[in-house]
Amino acid sequence: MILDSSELLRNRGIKVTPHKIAILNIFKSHKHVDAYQINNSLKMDGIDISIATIYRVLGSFEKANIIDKLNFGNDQSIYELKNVEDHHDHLICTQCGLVIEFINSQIESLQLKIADENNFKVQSHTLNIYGTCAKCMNN
Amino acid sequence: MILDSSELLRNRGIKVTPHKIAILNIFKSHKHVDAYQINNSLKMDGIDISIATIYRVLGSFEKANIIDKLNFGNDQSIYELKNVEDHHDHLICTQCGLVIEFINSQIESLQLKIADENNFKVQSHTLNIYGTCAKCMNN
DNA sequence: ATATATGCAAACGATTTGCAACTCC
DNA sequence: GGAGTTGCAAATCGTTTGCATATAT
Repeated sequence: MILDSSELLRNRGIKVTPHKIAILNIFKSHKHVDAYQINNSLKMDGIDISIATIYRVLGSFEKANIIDKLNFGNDQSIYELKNVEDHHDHLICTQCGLVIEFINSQIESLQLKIADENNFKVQSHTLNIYGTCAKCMNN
Repeated sequence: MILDSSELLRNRGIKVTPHKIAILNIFKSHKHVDAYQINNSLKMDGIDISIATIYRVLGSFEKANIIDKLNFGNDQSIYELKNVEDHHDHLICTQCGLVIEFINSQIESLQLKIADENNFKVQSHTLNIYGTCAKCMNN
């Protein structure tokens, strides 16, 4: 069952506004974005939301478990929609910025085993593989 | 064979100065530190190096493959000595900041396999497992 | 002697915040 | 009507840089 954006927000106890819907909808076409990319993308649709508001909204979405904040090895935060069922990791092309998601259950269970051996209770994890994608390899 | 700090720097083509030696020596007692921790730690030893210089030196060490710059999910960079032979990953306690290093060759080879399946040439990777350490679990 | 290193203060980029005006229910 | 939202500008935090001075080889 797919929820529309306002329904999703309401379900998470977030007050619905046009700005928040616009920001949430960005993730339908952009899997991995930073705050300024959201700002620019909305501007191209004639929607101008101040960067302060974008950060505030992203913060509230993150707290409500709607999105995840990621870091791809540089100075800004990247956001992606959170999918409750799967945890995926990322291949990141350091030349063109391409991001490929992957899921690997063997790695997941090895991580749990390692954590267990260290008496460590896992909350989350991030696995980023940096390198060169096929396309950039031919340039 | 263990090199002393000045010898190591000279071997990497870095001009030796007391400041650089002091900063490099920090890593003998601190495995994972940020720039301000280095600054404070040196101050307690009566050595006052401007934060600008610390960043410049860390940058040159990183370029010379002496240290790695890491991110543990927050806004500042963490530095650790680079060990050429092993690549290790990190368990990070989100309560007390404890960092445990681990090496797992199965995960390493799974990563290579995944990259391969995506026609991706791996340069580096980071695997961070966030959670609660044994000590914090009992609090 | 010359290239490099350093400190200081100012500049920077990403993010956050105070405050007054506004909008949703 | 009142709580939550927004824009603006200023503040903040980590990090970098320009420049004049000091130091290593």
